[in-house]
Amino acid sequence: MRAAPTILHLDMDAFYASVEQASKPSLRGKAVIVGGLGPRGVVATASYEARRFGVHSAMPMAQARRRCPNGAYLTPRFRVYQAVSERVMGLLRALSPLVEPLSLDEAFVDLEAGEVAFDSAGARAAGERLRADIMAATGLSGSVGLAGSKMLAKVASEEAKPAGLLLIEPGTEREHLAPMSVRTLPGVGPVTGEHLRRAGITTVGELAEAGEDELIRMVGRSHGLGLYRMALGLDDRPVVAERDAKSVSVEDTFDVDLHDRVRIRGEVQRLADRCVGRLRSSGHSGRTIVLKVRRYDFSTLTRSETLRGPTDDPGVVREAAARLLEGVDTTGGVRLLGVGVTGLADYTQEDLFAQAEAEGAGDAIGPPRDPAAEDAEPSGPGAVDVTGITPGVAAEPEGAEGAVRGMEGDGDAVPAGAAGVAPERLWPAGSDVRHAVYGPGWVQGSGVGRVTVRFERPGSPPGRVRTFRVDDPELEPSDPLPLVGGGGGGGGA
DNA sequence: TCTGGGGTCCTTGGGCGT
DNA sequence: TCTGACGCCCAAGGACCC
Repeated sequence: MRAAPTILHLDMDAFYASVEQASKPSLRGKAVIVGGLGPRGVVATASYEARRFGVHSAMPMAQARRRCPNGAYLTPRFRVYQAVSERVMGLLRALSPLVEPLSLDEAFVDLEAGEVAFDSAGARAAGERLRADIMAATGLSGSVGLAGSKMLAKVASEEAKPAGLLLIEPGTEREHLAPMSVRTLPGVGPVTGEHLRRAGITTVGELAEAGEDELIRMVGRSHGLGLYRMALGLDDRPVVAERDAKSVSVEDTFDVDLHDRVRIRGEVQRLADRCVGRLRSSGHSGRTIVLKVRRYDFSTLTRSETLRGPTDDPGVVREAAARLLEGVDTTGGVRLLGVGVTGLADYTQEDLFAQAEAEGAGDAIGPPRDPAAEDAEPSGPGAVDVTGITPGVAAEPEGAEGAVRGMEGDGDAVPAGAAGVAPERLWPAGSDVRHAVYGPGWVQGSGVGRVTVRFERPGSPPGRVRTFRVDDPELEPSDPLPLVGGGGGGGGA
């Protein structure tokens, strides 16, 4: 805990949904929900307009649709969010060398290390400037929390939402926190929250009064100590710029439970390959292979195997995953499969041998890993793919016009992702397209052989909607456009 | 009503070498 | 040779976060 509130926490407001509203003028001021659109999808982000209907993150998509039937439902476009995020992180790094990203839309900044603020006035000025710079560069709003520790800066930005700034003066931490719900504290989720509630503890003040020993007794030593310190406003964790990844994993939830053992084996192999693709592109190898299985009843089990040395060989990971699967009973069906690798190392065992040999020959430098070859393979059913093109997710007509409905049908829409159907072009809701005549636009919905496109761009007024056949040769997927001006506001990645 | 994907960290319990 | 304490590694599960 430091004497001046010079730790800044930035939290972009409803990030994915805000990016979509900035990209698509017709959605501004409307309820926008971004997430998986498949039958088992959940909400990733809801715009503030959608939140008024009770829609929130992690809510099953089906429930969101019931609460907000007229919202715009879009699949995530991670490449765009990534590009916008990089722009924002660049602004943070201009403030200080000590920037700790927590996710695409959140980060801590140590303002003192950047010598931009040493007291409350300086910190507040830096925070306001940052918010203005982010708005100018991306057209998006972020909320800023300032305090003498990471935990309090995060609490402050949460309180400042949306589009605000809050500074907690050192010395006022305990009184500030006391009336707040224990759920405000990072690390207190539904389970711990309920645990504490049953013990009569609902506020941070009550947590502090309970005392260290009592909390340790209730939730265990590590967690109890941490909770007590947080309740007192104590947190001396530094802002850490570089964090090494500890594991890499991929998983798919299937639209329908898998029963066929052969199919399950095949999916595990596919996941193993994708996982290795990720592992390699991050420049890592790993020693422990983990198989994750979520069964029909949502019970989840993991099986792991530790190898003699680290590997990034797809064959080795595939075989290990297959061995682990053999020990798992899948009768009844599985809804999710995952493959992960932990115990990461920078080099494989083979590299070490190669390095030893090279050193013997007078070359002391180990071979660099090839950072290329991110998994280009399409994701499985229900998976969200970074390209935004999501096989297996049926995009459907959305929005007020419902332009697709009422047209003569081509029979029922083919169930997306069904095995053995002729490859039909898929138009995920929200994805970017370009028409030879009408220019750039985005998919508002598709189905019954038709795709509805709204032609507008970030700087334009709300555009018009037109409907085409899904196989219209003049219509094709395209790269996203920059959010602000022509200059790299975030598109184009 | 039905629960994503990618992570981190902690706890518990067993095996094993010293 | 047997036994207990200790520390470490590994496996599995669970809570939590965005």
